[in-house]
Amino acid sequence: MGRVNATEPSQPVPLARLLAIAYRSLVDGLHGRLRDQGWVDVRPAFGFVLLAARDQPTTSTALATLMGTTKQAASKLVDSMQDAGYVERSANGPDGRQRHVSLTPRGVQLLAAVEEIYTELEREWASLIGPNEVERIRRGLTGVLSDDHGVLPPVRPTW
Amino acid sequence: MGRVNATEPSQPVPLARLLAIAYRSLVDGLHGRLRDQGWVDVRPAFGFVLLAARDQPTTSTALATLMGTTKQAASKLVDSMQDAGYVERSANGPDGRQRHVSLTPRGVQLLAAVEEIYTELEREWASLIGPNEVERIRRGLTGVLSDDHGVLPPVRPTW
DNA sequence: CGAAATGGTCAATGAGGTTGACTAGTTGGA
DNA sequence: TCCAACTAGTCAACCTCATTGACCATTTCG
Repeated sequence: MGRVNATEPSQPVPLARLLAIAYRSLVDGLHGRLRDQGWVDVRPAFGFVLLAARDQPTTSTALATLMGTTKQAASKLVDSMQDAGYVERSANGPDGRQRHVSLTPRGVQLLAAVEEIYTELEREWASLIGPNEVERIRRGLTGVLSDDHGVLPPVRPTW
Repeated sequence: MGRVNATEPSQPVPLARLLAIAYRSLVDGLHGRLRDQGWVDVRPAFGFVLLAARDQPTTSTALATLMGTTKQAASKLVDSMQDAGYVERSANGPDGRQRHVSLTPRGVQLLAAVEEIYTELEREWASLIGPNEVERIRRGLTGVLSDDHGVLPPVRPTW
């Protein structure tokens, strides 16, 4: 995937490499700062659940679909987050088979912390390359990733 | 991490989300096309080893450092690639403790296929949002990720 | 009404990582 | 020159987090 040293202009750095480093940089930054704030048991996968349950309860099956894993894996993830106090399984939904997964107050706090830290990290990027460049990257990636209706696909974990 | 639906302009889509989707899109595209070409036992981690051993032999310890894993994990990865026929462990290097890891002809072929597919995928992106936008993304990300000497950090796997 | 499908969980299993220990070789200070 | 400390690499055991196939309860739909 191309040269390590970006000053060697013979071949551009492949996007896959840049995207991997960039994503990893943001996620490492996120988790470093979460730890600094005292959030010590947060797995990367928790972010997906927090977002999915942000506005209304979600379910194991919905999480499995969102994350591209098995229902069992999603259920175990919810178990871990319930044990850590970020979500709770509540009464059944309209479908008697469903078990709703909702954020606890602590889960809402974690979600807020995650979103705030990402905003900080983006500001730092903007201070390095300029806010116009950051917005350009955002628009460019959104343009290439959205479907014909302008909807982004669900993000599947990459760990 | 922001709204799924990009048409809701109240809040920009977070870069972490876009980067995750973008990276995943490229890696899935890569592995899909590798499978189409008959490469059926390629793990994402193989790409790191292929690149590391591209121009000269590498070692388990170098791979561990590059990938941010333990020496044992790197050694196991090399074992897997050796079993699959992509690398071979050769005679000791200048340090008698070192075991060199070199690409086999099949490994060289795989590396060539990987680089060609990434080039194709980038061309497709360029046809969606324009080559200038692709280069802008490349420059922007390189700018934000390089250190003061213009050198990118090693990419640590994100799976 | 009931077969088929679905939501969710159970237990077992597997992939791929880490840990601590170990051997063989290298380094560098006394 | 010697040898303690360090390093390269591997071993075996273990852990995390996923998948698989089975199962139960509920819903769907012909």
